[in-house]
Amino acid sequence: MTIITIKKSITAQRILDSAEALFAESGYDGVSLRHITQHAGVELALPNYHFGTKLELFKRVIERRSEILNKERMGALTSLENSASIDSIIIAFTEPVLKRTVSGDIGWQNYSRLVAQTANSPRWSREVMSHEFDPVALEFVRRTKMCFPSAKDEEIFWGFHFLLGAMTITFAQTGRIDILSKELCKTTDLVGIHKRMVPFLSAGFAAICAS
Amino acid sequence: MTIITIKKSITAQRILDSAEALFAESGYDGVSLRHITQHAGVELALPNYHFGTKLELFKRVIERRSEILNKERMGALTSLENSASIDSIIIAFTEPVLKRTVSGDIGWQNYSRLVAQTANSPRWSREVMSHEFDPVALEFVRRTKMCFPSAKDEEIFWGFHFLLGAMTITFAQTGRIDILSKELCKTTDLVGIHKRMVPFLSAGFAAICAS
DNA sequence: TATATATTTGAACAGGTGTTCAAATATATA
DNA sequence: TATATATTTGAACACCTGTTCAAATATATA
Repeated sequence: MTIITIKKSITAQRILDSAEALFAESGYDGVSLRHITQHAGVELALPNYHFGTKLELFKRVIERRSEILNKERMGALTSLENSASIDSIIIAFTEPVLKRTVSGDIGWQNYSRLVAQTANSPRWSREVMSHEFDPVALEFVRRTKMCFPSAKDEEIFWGFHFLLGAMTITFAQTGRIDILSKELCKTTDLVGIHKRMVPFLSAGFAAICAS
Repeated sequence: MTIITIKKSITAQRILDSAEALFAESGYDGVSLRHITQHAGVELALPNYHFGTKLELFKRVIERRSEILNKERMGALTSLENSASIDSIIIAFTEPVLKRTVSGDIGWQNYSRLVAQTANSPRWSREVMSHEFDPVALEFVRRTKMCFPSAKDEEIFWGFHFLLGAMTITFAQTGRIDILSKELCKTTDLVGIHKRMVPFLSAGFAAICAS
């Protein structure tokens, strides 16, 4: 019983890992099932056997790690004190993805890059991203409201929108800012970025949410 | 002479317009030349005649409007007074794209969405986006440095990075925030967004750049 | 009107696409 | 060991892909 589970997950996970890496690099339409199976070293028909269609495989790639991420984010947000600062709320939201991407795990790095470009695609942002990430996003908004009791909901949602943009472009790790800054800034220095991102976003929230 | 120029640009522009709309919806690999030519109502071989390969067509789509945008942005930035506030610098950078996207011109709306998803794609962000937009980005950084003379260059580049993320997700107009906020926020309400985005980002810059 | 140039047409090319399926093999259960 | 189930194989399916090109047509120049 355990053996077949392990055996099955070996092939299935190899496919998921390869799909994740290649989708992150070239997007859904830029990758074929033949690219994926060749990269994973398995037969062409196996993705269909384990996951169904290419679209179902793509969705499974996204949700595999979002389950882990959301569980931890939700836990961090709900265990905050009622008087939690906006800084700590932002950190509770960003820390789970930050620490995994920083850890050097290539799988999480690919996943972050994949989510980043998926979030800004009209084709996927509503169908896939909303479905995966909206519950925890609403919890973020709820906690932020407790920070700024006099702020209108509208302002907090827009604040979250800007936060999401900054986060997205950061974890996309495109390396563009490296070139622009003549290597003064490093896309891979996520800890250094986080140290600036939290105060930047906190001040932004305060500016539009304080009465 | 004028007649052939007009005649040529009619077909060429129809191809560019269709390519722009379809690339914005589904990305470079999600669109075929047959989709584009069918949408434009022209023969399959014509994109090759007017622009060369599919890749060259894509680059031409991006640069067609970036030329206009950059000229205006550069003008707005360089004509600022030396004592210009961070608010006015941000506005100088964002206004040219804002006003065109808001105007209702479907071409500019498609272009904004296309640029948004191109910016977060590893495949395009360095090769295409850097080439098109870095000169004006450096001018933005130069002006911002005059606002915060004691700030390190690094901080200003990171501020620009966060600004770019917020701008990108905004002009992507994916509609995700509409669903999340139960239609309290409208992706299409760019003027309302801009009213929040400028103070949000200004406060963010001040937070990390003030000594 | 005759000539040169610009543009459009329609078809073809070699190769890649997601998906399917019966047959073969491996693994688990009894 | 014999039987049932899970997985893998290798080939085939109909269709879509970017690119090319000689021939036809339209337009500009003299």
